[in-house]
Amino acid sequence: MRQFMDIAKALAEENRVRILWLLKEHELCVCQIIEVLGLAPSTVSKHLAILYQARLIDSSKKGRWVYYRLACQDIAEACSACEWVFESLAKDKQIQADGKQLKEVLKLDPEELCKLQAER
Amino acid sequence: MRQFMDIAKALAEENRVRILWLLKEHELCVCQIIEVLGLAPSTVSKHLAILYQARLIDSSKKGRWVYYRLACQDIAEACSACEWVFESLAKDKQIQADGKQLKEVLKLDPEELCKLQAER
DNA sequence: TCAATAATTCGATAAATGGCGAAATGGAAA
DNA sequence: TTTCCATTTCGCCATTTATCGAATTATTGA
Repeated sequence: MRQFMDIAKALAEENRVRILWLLKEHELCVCQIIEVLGLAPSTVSKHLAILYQARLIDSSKKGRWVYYRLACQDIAEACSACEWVFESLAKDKQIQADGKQLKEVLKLDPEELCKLQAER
Repeated sequence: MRQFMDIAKALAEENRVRILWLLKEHELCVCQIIEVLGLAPSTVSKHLAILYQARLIDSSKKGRWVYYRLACQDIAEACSACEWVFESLAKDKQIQADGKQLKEVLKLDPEELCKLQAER
């Protein structure tokens, strides 16, 4: 029950669900997720920590950047949860808009992106 | 997204997930659910309202009693959500204990059960 | 009609949650 | 080593949420 409730609570927030979708096809670093969601870095970091503790996502540090990805490959519970989410929101407007914006974000190096973000 | 988030939030509370399980096999009145969960009537009523607004359950009034049941038959979103929940928690201790207690509760008429509850 | 009662709504309260900015952390580059 | 900087942690605030008991609603049975 504990494991399930951690996942259910993690999914009970729109921005976290959007993050899962962003990670569906690509491993992403935090600054890329920040760019799409438009939230403060500390906020995004907190959401990522919650998804991580629920074992829905995994991370690895590469230099100064931390990359996140779905934990579907390794964790059965994450797999069935993501299946439900992805199946339920495949046609959602917000999710589609996020997908488009992600495409733009992916055209830049994380390096460049971070510089842009620093200027604001 | 709205519909999905309503469902996800509804599932993000253990007592509400337990209620869904109780309704898996049986239509139940509020006093029966109260008996298994051990919460105040007003609390259970609120949980039921949240599940109802998420369109996970449906209700019908029969005399003084209100009966609740899963909305799986009618609502596709409820169906896939319940599938996920039921698949994920099939072997859960709490859920199994609830099942046993429900069996006991079902031996009494709701009428009798309500009288017992009134004495406390 | 009136009393009883199953369930809901209301009002209050304590705890959890989501958000931000500032400070801390830890790896890279100078 | 020192500085830079992507990310995280911390501290705070506003909002939401779970819970209860009291009051209300709606239906039955006297």
